[in-house]
Amino acid sequence: MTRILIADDHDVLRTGLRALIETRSGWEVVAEARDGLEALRAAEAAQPDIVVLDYAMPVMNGVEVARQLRARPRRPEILIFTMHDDDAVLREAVLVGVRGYLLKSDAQGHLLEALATLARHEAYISGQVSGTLLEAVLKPGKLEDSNPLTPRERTVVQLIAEGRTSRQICPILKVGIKTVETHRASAMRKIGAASTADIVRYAIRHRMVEA
Amino acid sequence: MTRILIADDHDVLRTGLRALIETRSGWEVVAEARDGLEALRAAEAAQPDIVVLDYAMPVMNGVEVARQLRARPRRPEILIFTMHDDDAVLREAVLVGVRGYLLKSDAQGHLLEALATLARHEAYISGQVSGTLLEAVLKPGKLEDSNPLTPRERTVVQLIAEGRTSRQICPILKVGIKTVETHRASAMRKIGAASTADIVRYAIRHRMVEA
DNA sequence: CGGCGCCTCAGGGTTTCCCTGAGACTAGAT
DNA sequence: ATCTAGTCTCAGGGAAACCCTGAGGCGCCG
Repeated sequence: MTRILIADDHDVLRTGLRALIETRSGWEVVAEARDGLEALRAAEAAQPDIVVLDYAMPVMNGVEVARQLRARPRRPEILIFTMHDDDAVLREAVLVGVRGYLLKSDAQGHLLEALATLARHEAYISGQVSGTLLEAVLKPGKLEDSNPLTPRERTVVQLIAEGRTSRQICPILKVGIKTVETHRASAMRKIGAASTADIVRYAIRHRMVEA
Repeated sequence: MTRILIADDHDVLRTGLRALIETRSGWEVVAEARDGLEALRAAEAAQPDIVVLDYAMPVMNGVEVARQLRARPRRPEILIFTMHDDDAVLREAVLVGVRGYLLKSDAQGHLLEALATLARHEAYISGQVSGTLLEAVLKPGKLEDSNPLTPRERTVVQLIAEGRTSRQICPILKVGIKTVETHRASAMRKIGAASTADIVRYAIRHRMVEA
């Protein structure tokens, strides 16, 4: 039996996950937790093989729990289970040794696959995560930098998020419009943005501008 | 049998809700939807008595769906099902005639109670909501809908804020790209937006999407 | 019935996007 | 001292998006 711990603050979601997992034999949900601290204690008591951690939990977020679990003698595999396709969270998670990353929107289809992969101690990353980011995250050892943008790129991103076009930005920075466009494009590549709207949401999430 | 429609973009959560509801006899989940537009179509086809709407759905948020359902001949009771205790959302919901408001953290304990209350056509509001707002909201005053956009414009704005271009939006709404561009332009004029970024910030401020 | 608002779409000029490539400058490593 | 890596700067150019104007159809309401 593969022993699983589920940590999520929403009862209904835990119920759904448990139901999904227990459709297969060989899998057993041995404990549940509704916040980060509970998850740590439950992991201590139940010694699960795999821990499914919601990212946005009260008290302690999923990645923080993962960080603490890392130090334990019998370290379980960890699946971070999150609402948003957020590169910063994925980055952070990979940095603390998490091998599983699943979007909630992807759960029904791929949870069992993810768990099976983790049971073999292989990495599972949700398919909907932007490919460029994944490459950037899985390949280079340059992960310490949680903010992937250069200073200039950050400035441009912020100006874009404030509602300015490249043509309006270039006189502010006293550079050519092509320069602004390059910074914009490379920033988009790094943060996995495919549109101006993605840039704006990124900037708001990172408190570079207010909504 | 009381017929229920569940709309939420997370499969696992729908599974959990369905499992919870079907523990009781007399309740039947007749349809599911994973975004706002699907919810509208499913409501048309399945004619449910109660519609459970996640607030933060793609394409069209829960309150927006409620607004459109209001105009239907056989209008179902609506339960808005949301993550956050947000006065603005509740206010908006009540304004469009929603009588049920349940926090996700409260679901396991009170979902059935909420559904039963709605089945009697009475209002159910989750416990943690501030009383003053409730009062202000439950007695019909001059709480006006301050949102100047038409339903179609709101949908387009949300889709834009989710990162989609006009070309990607038009097949979703099954209209020509010129139509989408017109809605986009008139929405921008109404809300005073001069760029895509302004649209996105507007959408986030009005909780049409999350950052 | 006659407006009025909403949804739908076309034409078309302008702008922006976004990819590729490339030179210069700095800093750190070999 | 040379090399490497990263950043900032900019150009060209095709594709796409933007945004304005105009306009027909539909439902609703006075």
